[in-house]
Amino acid sequence: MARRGSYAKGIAKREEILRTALAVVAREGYHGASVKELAEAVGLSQAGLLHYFDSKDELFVEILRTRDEVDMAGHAEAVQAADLAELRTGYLEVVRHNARVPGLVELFTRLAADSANPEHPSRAFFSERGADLRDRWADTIAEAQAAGQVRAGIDPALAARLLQAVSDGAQMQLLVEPELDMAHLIETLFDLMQEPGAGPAAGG
Amino acid sequence: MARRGSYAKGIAKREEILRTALAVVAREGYHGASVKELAEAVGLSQAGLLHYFDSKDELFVEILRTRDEVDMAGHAEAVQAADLAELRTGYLEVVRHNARVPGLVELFTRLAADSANPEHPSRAFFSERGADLRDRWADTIAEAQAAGQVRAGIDPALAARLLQAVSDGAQMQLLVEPELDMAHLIETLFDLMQEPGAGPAAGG
DNA sequence: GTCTATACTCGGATAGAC
DNA sequence: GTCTATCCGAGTATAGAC
Repeated sequence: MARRGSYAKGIAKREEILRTALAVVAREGYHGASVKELAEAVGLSQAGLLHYFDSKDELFVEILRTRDEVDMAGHAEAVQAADLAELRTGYLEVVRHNARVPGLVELFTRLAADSANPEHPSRAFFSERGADLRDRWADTIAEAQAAGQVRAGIDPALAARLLQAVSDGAQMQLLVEPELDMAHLIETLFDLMQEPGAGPAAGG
Repeated sequence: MARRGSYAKGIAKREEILRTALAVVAREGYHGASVKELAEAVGLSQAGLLHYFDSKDELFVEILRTRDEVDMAGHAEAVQAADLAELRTGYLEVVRHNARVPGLVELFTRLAADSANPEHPSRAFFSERGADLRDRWADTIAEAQAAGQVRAGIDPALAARLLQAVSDGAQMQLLVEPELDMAHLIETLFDLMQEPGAGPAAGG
């Protein structure tokens, strides 16, 4: 329910709930946050909140989806860029921002674990999100490669996957080492992928 | 209890439990496996099994630790190698093996999420394991660099971190895409790090 | 060391009134 | 749409017998 957006009121409320819940998880972190906790923050009862979602699991996946939407609203270049430099700059901005919100990093990781179960609502989310991200990145990388900015030997699709893997993996390390400079790590990967001599890679 | 290894019997039994539990998670997967489930597989009651561990959480962390021990028993070169080629070959073997055991990949990811909580027993595990792995890799990479096999511009410690990040991140993708060729992805990273012209990198 | 039994907690789901 | 109330299941932890 609320899924096939009955009335505008319902939709708006759902959005409001998600924004608030997102802020709560961002601020307080997520160590097994309960629906009830979030409900209180929103000013609803547990049952009242769940009226807008099919289940707890769906709720949390939607929170993560909302994070993506918020991020992308401000940084479309992080995923759809005109050239490699723009992708690099835009994406690193998003990374720097997200690295400062450990609660959401934890939520991301936990739901990723849940996505191992094909029945879990996070499965579809991660599956689609991952493919979408990689496709867009691969496009930009392919163009950059044609323009001689990316090493010739590397498959753009694989490069995109690598970028995703480094991002996700760095987030895991971040859980244990909050001071880790995640953006720097990702920059290193960009440097490695760039054609030696072109762009900030140079070094050597 | 059982922690400060009272009698040999206790230790041996604990080991036996862990081996069996490891096999069960590997085979059946891990969607919220309960202590009771594992207990049955071991031929103990839930209370009987828990006699050997402080808590459920500790039990699962120990299962993961056992996996590492088993892996390393057969593939010490995956982490402590004489040169880059040996590291590459040895580590890829471990990766190929682990990629075929989704249940353990899920357990790994779930406990990684738990490690966001400093009180959780997985925190110490991931913290130490990560640092240890990176240190050893960095050593090998530094030597390889001195021998001209690794790109000069890259910091060995950072390269090691990158390898860890790609590994962990690829595992996350594996949860959703079991057919993903994780080893190939990691090989791509090795290729990127190697000095162009030296070793299997060449291409381009 | 191991079992049986139980106690207790947590939290998500649902029914039904308003 | 929202609340109150309740239910119910899961699952860990523990007490105490053998």
